[in-house]
Amino acid sequence: MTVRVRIAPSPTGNLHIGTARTAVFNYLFARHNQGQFVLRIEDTDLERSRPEFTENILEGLKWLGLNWDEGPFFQSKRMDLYRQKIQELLDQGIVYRAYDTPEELDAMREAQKANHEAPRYDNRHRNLTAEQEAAYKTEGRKPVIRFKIQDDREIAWNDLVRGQVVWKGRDLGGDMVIARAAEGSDIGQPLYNFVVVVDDIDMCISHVIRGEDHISNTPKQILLYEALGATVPEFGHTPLILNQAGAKLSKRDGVTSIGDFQAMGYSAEALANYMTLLGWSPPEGAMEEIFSLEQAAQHFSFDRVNKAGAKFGWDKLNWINAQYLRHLTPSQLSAQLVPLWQAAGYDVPDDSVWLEGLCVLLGQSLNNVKEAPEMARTFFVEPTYEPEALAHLKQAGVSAIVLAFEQLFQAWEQEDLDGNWKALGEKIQAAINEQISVLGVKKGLVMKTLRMAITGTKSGPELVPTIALLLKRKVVAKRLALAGQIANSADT
RNA sequence: GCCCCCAUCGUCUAGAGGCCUAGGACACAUCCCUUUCACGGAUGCGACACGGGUUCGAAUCCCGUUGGGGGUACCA
Repeated sequence: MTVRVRIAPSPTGNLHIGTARTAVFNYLFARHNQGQFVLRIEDTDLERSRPEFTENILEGLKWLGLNWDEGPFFQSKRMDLYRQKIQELLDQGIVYRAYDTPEELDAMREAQKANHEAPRYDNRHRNLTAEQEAAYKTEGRKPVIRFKIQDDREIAWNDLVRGQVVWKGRDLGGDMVIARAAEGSDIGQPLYNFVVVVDDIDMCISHVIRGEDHISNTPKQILLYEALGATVPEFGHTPLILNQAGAKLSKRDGVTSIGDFQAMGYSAEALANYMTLLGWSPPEGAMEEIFSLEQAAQHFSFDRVNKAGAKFGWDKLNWINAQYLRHLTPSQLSAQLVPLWQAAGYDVPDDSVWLEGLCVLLGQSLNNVKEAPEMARTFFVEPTYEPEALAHLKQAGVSAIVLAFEQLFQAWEQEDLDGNWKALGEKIQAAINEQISVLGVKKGLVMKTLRMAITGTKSGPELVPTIALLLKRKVVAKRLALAGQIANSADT
């Protein structure tokens, strides 16, 4: 059997992480089975659907690497098909027109509620006589189309993640509306539960994989498959992504759209990796927790998809993101960081060797690319001295250290500093060791002094490579001279 | 209210009756590495919701309780 799955987002908001995770599972399942992954935009609700959301959804899926094989198909362009199918069902007497007003339906539900009954349509218009219908029509009532659901029907399916699920017809809320109200004998706007089934049949979808929040739609849709004379596909209802309180993650929980994560500096690979881990786990021993979509696809199956919902958590996402950053080559990292540095207004030299050297240095402690501008500040901008640095520089004996290194590095900066980073680093280290014995001071004091004098701060990346990088830019002597002035100002 | 689903460390999870003194990852703590902050390494803390069965044996199977979630539209 050919596997064909689909992701069917509704463009009533930006691409949500829940939708994206459903897309991930669909994608992985399709790839694992050499099947097709179809994208369908469910924009039947004209009032709530917006083109910019469609755009956002498409962009987000592409960014995550969830490339679809067919589509996007737009339901708004397929209305004729849906109406034709409804007409067929109308002709067969499987669906019918119901003339209830919203007020009548409200009143009915209120009464049921008061009676501690489940709100449901009581099918009161299922068997209207021609006279009754005519009377409602002359009254000017606009009918909806309802699909007959027998109370005594039992609907069961073998869910890909949940196993056997059984539903009773009477718990489905009565005959279901499949098209909105419309004038006289027109067919109004077709509704979700109906169009989904028509499309999934038309697009030959073999496995319907969606969030658990759709589970109660499934029995209704199975009935529709039967009514339309189609084969019922497999269904798999994945667990939901939950917020910290354990409820379904919604827009109100802050950052939930894929574009937000992108803007926060997360990499697509890391986010996809994290989403995959929310509800699925690789077979034991198959691979570590860091993996690509392609690797996950090799091992993916619904046997290993959890039933319980998973709470979204930043800690692990941050960790995964950092892992990806650490696995980047210097040139890959450079390609990501340079634009950010330029955007921060830094004067970035056109020197790939230097830039990659900087990336190697910063990459080991970078958890998110957004940290790069601040972390790299001292390599592009003259330092401002922190109070602690000022206090340190003004200590007795510090100025001698600063002066010694100023003279030393000034000489170096006159020369060519060719050779690799390792050699330069060793040269710096040797010079530091020599000065320690010449000046007769402790190593800690020298290192601390150099860091504060050259960068103005007490913490930062490894000092020796930092000096090496800055020597290449010929700013070390200058900075030491400035620090020397600060140190001397204390003596007078 | 009614219907449905779910239940292992704080979080994500492994676990398909004996391999479980319940494994891993994140987070947290301590130590090591280190001039610093990180990174990395090591160690530690830490869970089978509860109650009944079934069985020689249950985290695993059954029932109930509790708790949580989803749904209950002329939205998707």
